[in-house]
Amino acid sequence: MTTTCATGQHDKHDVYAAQCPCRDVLDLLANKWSALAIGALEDGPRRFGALQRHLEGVSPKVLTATLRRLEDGGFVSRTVYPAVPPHVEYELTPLGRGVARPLAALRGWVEDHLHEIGPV
Amino acid sequence: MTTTCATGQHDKHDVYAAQCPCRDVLDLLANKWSALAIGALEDGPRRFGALQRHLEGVSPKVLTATLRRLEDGGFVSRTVYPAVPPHVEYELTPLGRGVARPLAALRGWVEDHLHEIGPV
DNA sequence: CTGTATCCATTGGGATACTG
DNA sequence: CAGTATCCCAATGGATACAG
Repeated sequence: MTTTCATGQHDKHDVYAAQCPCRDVLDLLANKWSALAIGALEDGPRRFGALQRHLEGVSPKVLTATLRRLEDGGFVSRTVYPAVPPHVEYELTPLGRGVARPLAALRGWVEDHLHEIGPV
Repeated sequence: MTTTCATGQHDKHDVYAAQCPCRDVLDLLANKWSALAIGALEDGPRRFGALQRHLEGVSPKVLTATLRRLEDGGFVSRTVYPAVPPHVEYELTPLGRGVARPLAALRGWVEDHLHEIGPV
């Protein structure tokens, strides 16, 4: 069965194809907050509050939305520890650890070359 | 002069710092259209129309805005060849070729692992 | 051919306030 | 603590149409 990029499965995928689902994935990952959130989880599980502090300036609403989308994509897992006060931990899945590398490379490149970059 | 991340210059930069200018740079690059546009220029200069066709589905307005921001950041150069009809070529600068690598890695990762990723 | 010019819909995202 | 609930705005982005 020669599946197309649009229908997904095992063919070649192409981010340049308008209807390829990988477009949506790229859109999810190639995003400031996602890139930062995934990076913040590289060293192990973190709680919501810790993430919010680490991603300076992110509002709870936006952080929640970001984490939910990453969870839906299978990049992040969310674990609730029944306790009071509530205790929730976010952690990278194996998939998340996989994509963390190219994202770390991108973040690193930006930090390393900022001095060569004009005012954006 | 011990410059801070906010004022830029030669200190350590941190994408996790709210006021660090590299946040804006990350925002510019960690973006679907930017990532695609830079990738489309990896193999050499391209004209506006060629880019528009290659980045399936992008409107001229959005493509122009994307290219302008990349030009401002110093990632892309824009060359006008005086002729009729107009002839304009976009090309990666050395800086653009530098960032093209982490971006290509990200695009490649998405294409390679799409089958493991849940519906986004 | 290479863009602007418009118009418009969506929404990402910021600020707070508040609740289980 | 970990969000949700609102409110609201600026901006992204899509679709055409049109101009130099």
